[in-house]
Amino acid sequence: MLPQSLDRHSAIPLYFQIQQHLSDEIRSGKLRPADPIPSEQEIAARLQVSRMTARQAIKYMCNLGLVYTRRGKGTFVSGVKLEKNFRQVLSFSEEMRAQGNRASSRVVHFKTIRADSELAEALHIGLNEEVVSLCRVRLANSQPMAVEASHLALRSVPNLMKLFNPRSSLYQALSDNYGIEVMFADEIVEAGLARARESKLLRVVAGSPVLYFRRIAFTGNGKPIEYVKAAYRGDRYKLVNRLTRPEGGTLRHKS
Amino acid sequence: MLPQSLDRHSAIPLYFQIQQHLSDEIRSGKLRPADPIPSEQEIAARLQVSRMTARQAIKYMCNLGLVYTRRGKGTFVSGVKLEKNFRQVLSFSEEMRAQGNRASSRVVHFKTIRADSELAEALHIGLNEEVVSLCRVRLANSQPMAVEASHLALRSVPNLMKLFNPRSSLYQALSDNYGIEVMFADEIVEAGLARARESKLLRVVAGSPVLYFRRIAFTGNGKPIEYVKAAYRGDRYKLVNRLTRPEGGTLRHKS
DNA sequence: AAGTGGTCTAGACCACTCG
DNA sequence: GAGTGGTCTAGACCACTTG
Repeated sequence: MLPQSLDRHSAIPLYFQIQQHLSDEIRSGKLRPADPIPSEQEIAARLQVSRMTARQAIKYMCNLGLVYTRRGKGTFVSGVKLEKNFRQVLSFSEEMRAQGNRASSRVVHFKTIRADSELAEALHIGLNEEVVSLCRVRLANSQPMAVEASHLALRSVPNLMKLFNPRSSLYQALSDNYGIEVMFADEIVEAGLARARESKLLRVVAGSPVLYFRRIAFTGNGKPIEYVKAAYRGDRYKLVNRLTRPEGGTLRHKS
Repeated sequence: MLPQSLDRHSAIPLYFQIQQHLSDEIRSGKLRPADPIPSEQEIAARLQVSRMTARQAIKYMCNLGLVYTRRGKGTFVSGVKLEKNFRQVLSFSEEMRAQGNRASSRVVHFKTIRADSELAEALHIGLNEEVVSLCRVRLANSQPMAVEASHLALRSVPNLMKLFNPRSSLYQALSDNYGIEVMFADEIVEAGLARARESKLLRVVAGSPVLYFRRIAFTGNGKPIEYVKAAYRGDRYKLVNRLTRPEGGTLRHKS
């Protein structure tokens, strides 16, 4: 249930080693849903760490939704499959690979355009500013899944047109060439019917159901970096979301 | 920027008071996106708390996405509107109210049925077990928005048929009568075309775009309690999601 | 060099749950 | 009453960032 000992000279923090070990026990099925995990004090005593460190490991798994805690009772494995992709900022290829599909893309266009009001608002730039527009058909196992158009302010990524090979990973290029890391993204999803242009690219009949996405990706400091408009085939794509309860503070009752 | 002092005799934990104060400063606009918030040490010194307590307050806001931290630099306000509903487990009425709409419902049916294989799998019960089925049309400002059918294993909520007024809040009834609190939910969203029965209830023409939801709500211990199937009008409803980066452990570099 | 957040310690008191 | 998690303290050393 607990490791024999921790590597105190490793670059991996102690709380992370503890968390990894317990997570493995859960994923491997040795710890089953509703099973209690060792208490904070037991972890502290057995692994010779302070209780705060044991607590940090548990808090971490708690935030991941792997376990839940009950005051006075203990900490228990939550009966949830985490195999499923709860949606994170993943590139299309990362997402498909995670599901065991072979991802590929076909570039429809890669050019600079002028910002219309929608782009200007999304990217926080001025009207008519130059914007890099990359439109790709996304394929899984050679079947078209989606049409996706990424837009980035040229000002944020000067020379992207020359530095970037549109057949490679955009997020990788942002990281390598500009040190830009996408930290989170907000997206709006709507149901719609495939328009003529999309239906051709997706190889479906016009009027087929599609999921329309608009997504703004942000860097760590809250600056919008990428605006994506996409249409996903309704017959081949579904969203999987995890909804959680709003966090609330614990009240300490006065005596 | 920081409160004058904390209420040390309050039932509210110190870290929560600190977090509340800083959150208010952000929401009111006194702290603007990309502004630094006071450092952990400054909070600790000025408010006479230990650094770990200051840190806990910041960690809390960090988890909410209100701020982000940069090692060696500080903690900064993330430029994100949190007014938007990032999706939580909310009842339809809570969700509509949060958006300033008047929510109401029309009960289509409220009865017990036998579990088919889909229900049995979703609720972790046996085939043909008794299930409470509550189907409602959801209205916002008297306009139909969605058809929603909730299913609960009768075994989990004995007497629900008698205890519950289908025109009132289901989640409230679960909490009041059974002490059941929904802690999280997993949902699958797909795009589709309104079928005949749905199009009548939603007052749209058959074949209009809709968002199909299947949602399983769980109690804290990971037990599935409710299975919802719903169809939302594609022209009136959109999803807003916040996608985040997978959390990773920080590596401590060896010297 | 000074300041920041990341990790960690070894204690403490509390409220809650259960037998 | 014994065990649990929730909060809190007053220190410590470290790596990272910036001037």
